[in-house]
Amino acid sequence: MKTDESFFEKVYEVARQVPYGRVTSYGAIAAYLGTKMSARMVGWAMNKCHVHPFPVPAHRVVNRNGMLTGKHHFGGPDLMQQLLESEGTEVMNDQVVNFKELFWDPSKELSL
DNA sequence: TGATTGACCAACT
DNA sequence: CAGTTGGCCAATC
Repeated sequence: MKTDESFFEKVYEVARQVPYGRVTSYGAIAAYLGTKMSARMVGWAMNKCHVHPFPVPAHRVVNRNGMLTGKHHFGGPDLMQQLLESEGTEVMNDQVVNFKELFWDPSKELSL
């Protein structure tokens, strides 16, 4: 009980702040939350995102290469790509096109 | 309680 | 240049 302050709660909160048609990386969220956070923790938290009552736009969170590494965890190997394309984000070869332009860094946007 | 894993990242060989 | 290893910290077995 009383574990709603878990670290992934923060991860989901940041992920939820990602604008439409934008993407971010695990490391960016980790860096925004703090040095005690590592990219693995973010990815691990995303794995448990299904336990949340609200939909976490985990499809907007990719690795630092812009590659859809966790697409298999969406319930389908192509579901993540479909979601991104549905938002206007181009995805090619399991990789976000123009990732550099679509990259949304919370430590820059939120902390600004 | 100890060992393993995890949707990563970066460096080393 | 590509494959392997270490490290990060927390949760699960």
